[in-house]
Amino acid sequence: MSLKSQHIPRATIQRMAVYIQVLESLQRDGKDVISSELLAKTCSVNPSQIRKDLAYFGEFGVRGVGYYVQDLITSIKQALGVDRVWKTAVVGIGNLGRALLNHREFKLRGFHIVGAFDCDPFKIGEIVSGLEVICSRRLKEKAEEIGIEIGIITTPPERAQRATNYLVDAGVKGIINFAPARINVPDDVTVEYVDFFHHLYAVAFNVTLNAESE
Amino acid sequence: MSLKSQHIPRATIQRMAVYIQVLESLQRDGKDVISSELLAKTCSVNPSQIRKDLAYFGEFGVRGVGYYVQDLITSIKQALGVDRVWKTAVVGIGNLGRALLNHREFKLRGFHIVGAFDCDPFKIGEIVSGLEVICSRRLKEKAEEIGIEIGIITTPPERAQRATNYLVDAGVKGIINFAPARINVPDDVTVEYVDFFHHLYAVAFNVTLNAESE
DNA sequence: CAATTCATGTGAAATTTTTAACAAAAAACG
DNA sequence: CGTTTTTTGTTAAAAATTTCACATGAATTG
Ligand SMILES: NC(=O)c1ccc[n+]([C@@H]2O[C@H](COP(=O)([O-])OP(=O)(O)OC[C@H]3O[C@@H](n4cnc5c(N)ncnc54)[C@H](O)[C@@H]3O)[C@@H](O)[C@H]2O)c1
Ligand SMILES: NC(=O)c1ccc[n+]([C@@H]2O[C@H](COP(=O)([O-])OP(=O)(O)OC[C@H]3O[C@@H](n4cnc5c(N)ncnc54)[C@H](O)[C@@H]3O)[C@@H](O)[C@H]2O)c1
Repeated sequence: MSLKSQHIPRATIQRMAVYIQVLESLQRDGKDVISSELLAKTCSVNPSQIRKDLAYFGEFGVRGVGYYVQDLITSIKQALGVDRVWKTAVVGIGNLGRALLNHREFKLRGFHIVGAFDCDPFKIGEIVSGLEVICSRRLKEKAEEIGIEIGIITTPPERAQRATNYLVDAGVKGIINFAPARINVPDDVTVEYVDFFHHLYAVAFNVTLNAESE
Repeated sequence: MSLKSQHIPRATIQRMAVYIQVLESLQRDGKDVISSELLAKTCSVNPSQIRKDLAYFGEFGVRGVGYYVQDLITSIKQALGVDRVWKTAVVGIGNLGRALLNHREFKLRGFHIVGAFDCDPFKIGEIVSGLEVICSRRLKEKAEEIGIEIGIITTPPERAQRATNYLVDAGVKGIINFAPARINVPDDVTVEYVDFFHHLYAVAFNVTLNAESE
């Protein structure tokens, strides 16, 4: 039906990202067509799940055939809104912030880093990966000039809320927070938290569980 | 009831990691006691959710009072099995692998990196963060010597499966995969995938959605 | 020390998400 | 060109998860 304004589960969005990843692998391997059954096996999900997930956005397959890999990648990226350039900015130019600025994959995937902000006077003015580090207090002013859509926070945790405030104040509606701290934002701002210790905890728990049950 | 061998939702485990993060923040701020209501607000979940999650593992609160922050941190870490040292190894000593080896937070959280493996003859023998880089073909042999419990894969995606095979062969039961590729493992091996582009996609999608609906 | 307040732990209800089942449509085949 | 095969899109059923509601137990107060 693909009617808009229907609620799409968060889990669906997460799986869509996995589908892109797997489809791009398939494409590199020269595969043209894939069935929901095979795609499902690779993603470790149920085939119905995939068809259901895709149905939220439209009809992308051909009955009796499957999905054309290239077309499906394009369709999913369009559905997610990642078929265009997103202007992003990094706040907190320390170890991690620098690593992200130097990571070329961002540009490759349409996330162009157009701003680098820090509060440390020794860092302000420095050129990192072709970008001048700007004082984070000037974020709003700069945002009006360059247009920031997504903010990436890589400050220490106790500074994450302040960085958030700068971003929100500048009208940024999407935030990725690498600092291990929860942040408060207005309802119309989206936050995603990235913390790989969460994954380590999950693995440790599962390994413990499996070890006990045998 | 806290009876063992009851299935615990994956989502619960993910939230437990968030609870630890927030509780540690509260502890740094000198807070001794917290109610499920306040903790819930900080974590952006329902208070019942927290009580239910914790109930899978035991009774950690005091009625009419709340939870003692320090005790709850200890209890959750124990419940997850992260109150001990986990011996981990990194496979693929490139940019990311090196960054992880140099990240002191791992040791701080009980994840001790005891092995560094790569297949590149130019890297083998090099000392990175006090560890000698070993040939990945010798992983099994080395694992028997040092005891590896968790493997971290930071190879290019097309090599992730090979790295996985070495780890599985060496008896490793938990894997964190930073390479953007799905990997196949036996049933008794747990895999967690880390890919921050998934988070960027999710934010881009939500920002698009919110922008449309206004 | 009874009464009151407070916040947990928990069983039942509501909601959401996943899985199964199948009709519909496209291609392949004789 | 009808028949068979294949695999999607979709509706219905099943399962899982979340939320509600409240009884229970601990502390506090008068
Ligand atoms: N280094 C890693 O590999 C890694 C991995 C995962 C998560 N993290 C998290 O990412 C964050 C950054 O880590 P790091 O190693 O880069 O730390 P860092 O100390 O090297 O960098 C932090 C930077 O943030 C800047 N900063 C502080 N307050 C600021 C503010 N209000 N506005 C703008 N900039 C501000 C500091 O000047 C500094 O340059 C931390 O929260 C850390 O826990 C780091
Ligand atoms: N660099 C980042 O910031 C970053 C961030 C997120 C994800 N990643 C992902 O992490 C992976 C590594 O990234 P990188 O930038 O460190 O790449 P890199 O090329 O610098 O490092 C890859 C390393 O893996 C080694 N390797 C290859 N095959 C191997 C095998 N079979 N066994 C053992 N070692 C092997 C290579 O010799 C090399 O040293 C990639 O899949 C990348 O997509 C990187």
